[in-house]
Amino acid sequence: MSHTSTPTARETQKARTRGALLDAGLGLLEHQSLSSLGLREVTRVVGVAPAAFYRHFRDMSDLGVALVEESLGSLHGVVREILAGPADEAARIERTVTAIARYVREHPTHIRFVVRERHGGVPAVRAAIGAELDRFAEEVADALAADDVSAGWSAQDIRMLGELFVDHMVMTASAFLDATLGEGPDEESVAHTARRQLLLISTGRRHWQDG
Amino acid sequence: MSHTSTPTARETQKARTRGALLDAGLGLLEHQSLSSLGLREVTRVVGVAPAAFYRHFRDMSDLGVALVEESLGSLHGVVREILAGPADEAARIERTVTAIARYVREHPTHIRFVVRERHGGVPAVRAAIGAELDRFAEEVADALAADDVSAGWSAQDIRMLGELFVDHMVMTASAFLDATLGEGPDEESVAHTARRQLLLISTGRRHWQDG
DNA sequence: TGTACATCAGTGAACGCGCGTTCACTGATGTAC
DNA sequence: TGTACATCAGTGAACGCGCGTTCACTGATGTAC
Repeated sequence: MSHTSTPTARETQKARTRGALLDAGLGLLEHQSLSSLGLREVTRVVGVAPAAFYRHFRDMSDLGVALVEESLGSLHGVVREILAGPADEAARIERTVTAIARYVREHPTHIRFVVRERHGGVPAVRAAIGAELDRFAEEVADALAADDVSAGWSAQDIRMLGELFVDHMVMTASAFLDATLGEGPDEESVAHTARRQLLLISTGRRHWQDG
Repeated sequence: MSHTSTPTARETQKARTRGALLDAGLGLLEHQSLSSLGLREVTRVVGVAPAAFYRHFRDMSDLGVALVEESLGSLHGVVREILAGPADEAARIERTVTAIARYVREHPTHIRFVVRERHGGVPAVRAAIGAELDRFAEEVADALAADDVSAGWSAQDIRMLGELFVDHMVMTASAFLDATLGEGPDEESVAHTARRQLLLISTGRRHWQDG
């Protein structure tokens, strides 16, 4: 079976075209949203006939869902990287800000897509992003549960904390992206604000029992 | 001058049509984003000829900016209401969650529009929303600066705190909206999570100096 | 290795459709005297 | 109050255009023997 061993030349070529469609789509989404992106626009950039699109995706919403997997796959790496290092508060804050900054520098189109379509007009894409970010929140919550400061916390509160961190992460990535493009404050400001906000949340966490 | 005294019948009628176009647009934006909303769609709902649109707006982006003013005008009222009451921490948290819940119940289309277009594909609209939310953050920061717990805080950190609260407010409103539509957790869960998150941030704020 | 047949990614032409924009117009409303 | 003229919100027809989708096709690649 070619599907489980070495791909045939035909399969390789098909995958290449599919990848080109995804890349073209992501590129075009830098200045518009998915619901206004046209099938012909995408095929024109790739250099294939419009009808070729249907060999790879049912419609633009289908391509969008594939882009979610690609984009959040790369962000997932960032999450794992942040959680993997030492759990020391200050180190984790620094690692978070650094990793997000690098992620935005390396994958600006990914984060742009996610932020834009997270509340966008295409239901299937919105659902896919929401589900994946939920999984991130749980992963973060699981890691935080292991910290000493989490003693005495309810599972629900730890989960809430995970959501807060994930939301903050997406927000910060979006702010870094705006900075890159000259909109809003510069990168150093964004990094500074993000660090202070994470410190504020961490401080709240440390004193939670008193609340 | 009719523009500074009683409006003429003609002006009244024009304003009525303009309002109908805005209402129709907002209604249609419940299930799509601005960049894919058509001029003819809007005029069809209102029951006027497509060309009539140009008597009121240059294009859809122009209508979008008008919708930002309308939508964030109503949210501004919520911000003022929250800041106006007693500055006591617990009371303010409760007031915040209650006011946001009511706002979403009364203006679901407003918050949906703001959340969707905040990072959407129409630059002028994105800029208008960003500028207005910045103003909210400053207003909140000014109010927080007056609290006892803000003694010793830098202006920059207070500003950061204002942004955090405004972002949290928008996020919570969006979560309430999803709850209304049966997506994600129910209203009581959203309210509970929002309260705990605000408590966490407030706790961090109370112990800031230790950080 | 060679041959005959099957597969299927990509083609290119065609289609009907709804779009945004223009234009000269109409007729109700407003204004000047 | 009445008349003559100006204004202008909304009309409706027309336009050229690019869209998504369909279809029978081609020809390179894969498979069976």
